[in-house]
Amino acid sequence: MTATVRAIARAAGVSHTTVSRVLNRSNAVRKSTRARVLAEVARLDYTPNHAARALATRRTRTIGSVVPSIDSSSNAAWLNALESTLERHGYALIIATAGFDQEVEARRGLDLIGLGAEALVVLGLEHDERLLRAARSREVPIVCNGVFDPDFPLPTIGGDGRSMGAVAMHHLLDLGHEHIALVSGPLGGNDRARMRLAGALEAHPDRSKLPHLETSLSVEGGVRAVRELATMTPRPTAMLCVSDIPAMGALFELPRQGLRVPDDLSVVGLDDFDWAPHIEPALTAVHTPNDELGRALGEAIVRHLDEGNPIDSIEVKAHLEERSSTARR
Amino acid sequence: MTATVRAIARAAGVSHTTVSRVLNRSNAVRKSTRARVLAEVARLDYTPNHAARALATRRTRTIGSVVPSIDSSSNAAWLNALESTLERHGYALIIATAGFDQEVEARRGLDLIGLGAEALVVLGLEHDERLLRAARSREVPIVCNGVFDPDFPLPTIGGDGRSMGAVAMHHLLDLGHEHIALVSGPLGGNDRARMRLAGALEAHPDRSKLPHLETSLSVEGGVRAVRELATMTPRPTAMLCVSDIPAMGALFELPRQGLRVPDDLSVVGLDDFDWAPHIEPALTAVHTPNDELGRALGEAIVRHLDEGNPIDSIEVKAHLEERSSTARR
DNA sequence: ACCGTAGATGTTACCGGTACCATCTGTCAA
DNA sequence: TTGACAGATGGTACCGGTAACATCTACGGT
Repeated sequence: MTATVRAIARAAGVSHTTVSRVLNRSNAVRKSTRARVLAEVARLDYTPNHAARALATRRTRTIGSVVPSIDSSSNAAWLNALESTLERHGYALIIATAGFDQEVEARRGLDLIGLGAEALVVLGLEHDERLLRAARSREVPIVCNGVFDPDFPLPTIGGDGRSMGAVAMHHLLDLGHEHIALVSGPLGGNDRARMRLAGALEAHPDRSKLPHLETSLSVEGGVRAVRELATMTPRPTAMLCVSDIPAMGALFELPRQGLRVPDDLSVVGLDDFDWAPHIEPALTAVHTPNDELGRALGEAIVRHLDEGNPIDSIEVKAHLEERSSTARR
Repeated sequence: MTATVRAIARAAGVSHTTVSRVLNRSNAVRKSTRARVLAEVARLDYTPNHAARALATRRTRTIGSVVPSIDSSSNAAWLNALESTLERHGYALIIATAGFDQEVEARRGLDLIGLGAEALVVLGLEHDERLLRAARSREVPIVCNGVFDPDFPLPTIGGDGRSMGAVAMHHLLDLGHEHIALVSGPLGGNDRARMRLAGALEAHPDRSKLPHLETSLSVEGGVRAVRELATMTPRPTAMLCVSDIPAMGALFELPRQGLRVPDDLSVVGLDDFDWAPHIEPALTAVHTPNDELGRALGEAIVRHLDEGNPIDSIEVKAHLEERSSTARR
């Protein structure tokens, strides 16, 4: 049996309301009374019952997030920053995973709303209508993370995938490359990957020179992509990886296929994970500041819930980190 | 205003108790009544209020976990598996981060208990006494993840760090290495790293031949460790990295220092992340099955909460994956 | 001395579920 | 026909907080 406000009240010889006042820093309590109450709180090892408080205040101070998987460098990074930002403001984060299945995402999002999430963070722009409706009717704001589109009906926070893809492509074009292989993970259910890819495609004057290798979003996927690429004629002179992860695999596998980077083939990635400057050769990549993203996300949500500020779309600028994996053709 | 059981009841012309019965699958409800209630539930878009239910049942169906950071390959992997396992059984996961500060860990753990966590997952064996006391008095089980010690007073689930370190060391000894650099991240607040290191140390007959390089737990840390190692005389003939992460940096930096792997220097890692078989040269590593670990963890907790089974310590066996980064001296 | 008022504290109701017990109805055996 | 009993449903209290309002006290101004 854990202590309750009423138990504390009895022990301190006051009413349970006074205990509640003390705990909520209301200043309308005499100093001596407050001290007596706090002493009992400590002695009885009291912790407020969150459920009861949530029921009474209609506030859970809980934020929900549905992601395909926690186990992916980019998600883990911003989730981490999001969690610590929220924590600083007294909010907790509940994470649910849904793979790349929109149907599952909707179910898990509804679960989170049922759990009392006061805001929902999801990835990308495409979401099940049922989830959107439920959130709207309950006035639970939904924030789309990892994308930027100020015209979208929901707030979006992130880098604009299209322009990221375009920046990478322009870099390769500037270096004189024409025939460029685009490498991505599975596009189904992943509109962010599709947007990055589209941005790259649109930036090139001739799409017929852009073979697309759809592989798995893993290091091994990059390895497989290179094996496929090695058989192509004419062989592309550059690879644009829509995520850094397969780019890592590519950098490992290219020399094994007798292809030197960047002499025979340039490689550019999107994300710029921490290993990118250290790998051999150092990977040229479009940097996404995931930490900053998680922080901005958390702060926008907190400002909305605590101060009523609307959540505006925020563009987190991505920029090219030019390193040694790309060279003039 | 969202719908409540009483609103449904009024609409369906029954008592709120009957609605509750329908929602909880109690079969003591006439078919026609149940149908009428369910129709109203759907029409009014009803979702149970989790806080109210938690208050009444004294069950939150929520599990808490305190980790140093979500953003680390190994944590993200088991957290991911843990979340999906819990979800399958109708439990939610709340993650809190605490860096490597035991004091912060305790505070965050207490927060989670206050939030109603029915069980707590923490990393390693060393924890603040206040947290342990609070959990004990509230009968919230604590599971120590990433370690195995059947004699420890709390259940532990994971690979035995000492034996992992020992396995890696024996492998190097078997290959004829004597002078071996041990590379780790910061040991403060990280008893798991200390155990792995201790296991390696104990397995070697002569500790004076085991210089210890304490660097940061990052790819860059591995790079720095190699730069330091390159200046040592006599130069070690092998590196044992207590985590794969700095091992990655080491494999990148060694050739830049003119050291060939494994000809001039063997490298072995602990963790065996997904890129290990693909990096050049493929990394010999002691494999920790993080997915399996998260699953086992989740299932043990669920079995305890749902069926009252005690949570026993589980050893998740680690084994050596011998690849190309190690060779006979 | 009296009143108004601010400050401190108490009383009661309510948030939205579930649990327990009471009540009502219909069926079947005696 | 009556009573026992099971099945269906309703009424009320309770979980542990907070909110709104009521009450009591002390003090300052006139």
